[in-house]
Amino acid sequence: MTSQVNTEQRILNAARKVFTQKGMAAARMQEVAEEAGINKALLHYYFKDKQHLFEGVFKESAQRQFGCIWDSLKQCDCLFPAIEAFVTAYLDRMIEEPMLPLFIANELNRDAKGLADFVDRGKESRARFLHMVEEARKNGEIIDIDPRELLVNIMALCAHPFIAQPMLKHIHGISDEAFRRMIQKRRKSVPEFIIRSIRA
Amino acid sequence: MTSQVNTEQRILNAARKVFTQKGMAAARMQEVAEEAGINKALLHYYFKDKQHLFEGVFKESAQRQFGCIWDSLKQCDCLFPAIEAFVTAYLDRMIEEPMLPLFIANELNRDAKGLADFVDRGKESRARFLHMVEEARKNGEIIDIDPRELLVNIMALCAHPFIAQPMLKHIHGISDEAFRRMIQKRRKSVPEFIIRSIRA
DNA sequence: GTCTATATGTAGATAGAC
DNA sequence: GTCTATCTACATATAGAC
Repeated sequence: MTSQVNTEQRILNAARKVFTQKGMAAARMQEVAEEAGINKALLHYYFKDKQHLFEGVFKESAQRQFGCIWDSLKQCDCLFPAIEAFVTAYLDRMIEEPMLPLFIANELNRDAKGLADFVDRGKESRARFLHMVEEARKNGEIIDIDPRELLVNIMALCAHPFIAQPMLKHIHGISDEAFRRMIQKRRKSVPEFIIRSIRA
Repeated sequence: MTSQVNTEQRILNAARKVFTQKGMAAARMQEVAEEAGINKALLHYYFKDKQHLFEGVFKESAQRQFGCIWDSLKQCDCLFPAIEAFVTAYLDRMIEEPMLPLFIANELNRDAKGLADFVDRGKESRARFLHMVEEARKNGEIIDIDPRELLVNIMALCAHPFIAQPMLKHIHGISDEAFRRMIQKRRKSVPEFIIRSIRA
């Protein structure tokens, strides 16, 4: 009863680090324990088994993170500012946790069970966004484009640099620091890129 | 000496299927064997261990596939047709092997050793493409944009739908067949999207 | 709550017959 | 070349002392 809250949080942080780096299958409970400064047995005291630990991480990390991103749309009424807000929110979050997009893509692919909860988290915001696109199209502000396709394109431009990070670093021969600068530039350039392509 | 060539190829095909679906860590030799219609021992007869089998798949599948994509640029002298050729080649290849982008992103992230060979495969074509962008910019055909950033955007728009496939299917509630139709549409819409955003 | 020690399961790899 | 049977290693998970 002394520090169980801290310990649980330390475990979650450690597990998040190891899971996102190695993925569920390659992650080792031993490594999580070491990272958290405890031993394996204690992991099982706090989390029944690996699957439960994984779900704890997934809920805490992925769900909360992406919730904030979708929430960034709530204050926006116009489409173009909404796109800017969404992109910057996305990139700012991901720069804190660069392995998250790949991790999530992987685990959603591996096991669709946790998908429903996770995806539904931003449901209303997503619907609102699609509706804004539809309106902008009717008003003649943007060209004729499928709203869902636009959303796919936006998420692609945000997420892919993180997913392809090792390839990019090697191709362009850049360091971690240079990668961060590139992402910083994209906070401006990606919204510009998108808006140029849809503006009527 | 009877059918060893066929068997080796059957193993590679089976391994490619299992590895791309499950990823290296979660893939099971047992499952590869069953998929190939043989037993585990025979896998080790043809491929010393799991790592060697993996490298066989990676070389055959990933390297050859992406080679063709980069080669699609070779016949093009102008930027816009080059973009169209690259995007259609990319999507046409990936529709045959939808799990490949996620698989490659994963394994490059997990183990950077195989990266050098793989990435260098399209080196000249990539350099040529970047040069074409540079020229188009000087000629005032396109806006002022970092060629490498443009390339990142193009690859993002091509690869990401496949990487986020499970999420997209759930969000939009679409089937495998509808997903394929969406990709078909993107063969036209993605080049348009890109060209609209960079045309001067 | 935290530890050491151990049990259990499973996957990769080998030996050896055919 | 292909199989059956087995060995070895290791990761998850549990038992039980403190």
